[in-house]
Amino acid sequence: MLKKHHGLGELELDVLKLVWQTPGSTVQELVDLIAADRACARTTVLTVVQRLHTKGFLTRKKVDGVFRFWGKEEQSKVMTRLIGQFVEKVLDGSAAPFLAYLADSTGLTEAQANKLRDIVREIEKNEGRR
Amino acid sequence: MLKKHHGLGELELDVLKLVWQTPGSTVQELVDLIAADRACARTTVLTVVQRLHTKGFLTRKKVDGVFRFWGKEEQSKVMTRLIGQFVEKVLDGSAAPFLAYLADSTGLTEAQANKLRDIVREIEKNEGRR
DNA sequence: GACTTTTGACTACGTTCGTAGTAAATTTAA
DNA sequence: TTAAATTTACTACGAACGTAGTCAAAAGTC
Repeated sequence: MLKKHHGLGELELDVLKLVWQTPGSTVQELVDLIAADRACARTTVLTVVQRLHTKGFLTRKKVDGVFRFWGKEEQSKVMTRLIGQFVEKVLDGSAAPFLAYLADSTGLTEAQANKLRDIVREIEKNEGRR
Repeated sequence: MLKKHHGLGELELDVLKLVWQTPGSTVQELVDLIAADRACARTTVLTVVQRLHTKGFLTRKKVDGVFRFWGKEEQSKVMTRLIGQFVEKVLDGSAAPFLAYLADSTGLTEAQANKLRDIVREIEKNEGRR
């Protein structure tokens, strides 16, 4: 339920991920891929792809009369930027809330959670003099 | 540059944080507080506060003819939810990229970063059978 | 009590994004 | 080559959010 913290909408991000997964896809291929997850019209995907292209997230090239798309930057780079922006804008640059989240979230062993809690304490000490 | 992934806009989140910082604030007090960071009209803050109230993030009470506002949930609870949504929607449910980012980002000591990297490796092993 | 200031409700506009229709261009098939 | 199908461009609309004006109610002042 969060908004505008990186310039990518939800559908835009989903489509971008698909392009990373399947570089050189055509719009039609992306439509088919996304149809597996959510129902949306072909033109919707097309519009989103065009917007991603306009925003500079995608590169395209016409092959046999049809556009094929590639991510302009590699996924890890974009994701790192998104995470950084999230940490900055939502968490105010502090890692502690995220680690606290991890320590509390399921899927961690007690040992892992304890390790994390230790690190949280250390970090909070450091961030005290931020 | 990210958008809509939690139902809170940037200004909304900023105002919400101020209310957490200064529980029982009036709109005027919030206007003064936010003026330190960004220039925006009184009515802008008012509108955002009203929206936050409508959305159920804020509680209010009229004291001496003036509304005072409190966060409905405690900050850590909301933040945890925001982080969870970010991990879910942006990172596809995997915390590992986030940890990797933190381990690489500045502000951590080498020892802390190493500890984190250890935990990342363990978590990634677990997530392998997701 | 009339005037000024403060406060809050209501309305509105621009932008971004999800959504999608329609039409134009291009490719393919008959 | 002419019709059918595919692909792309253009346009549009609603919701959410940042932004802010107007106006009325309420409180304080002289």
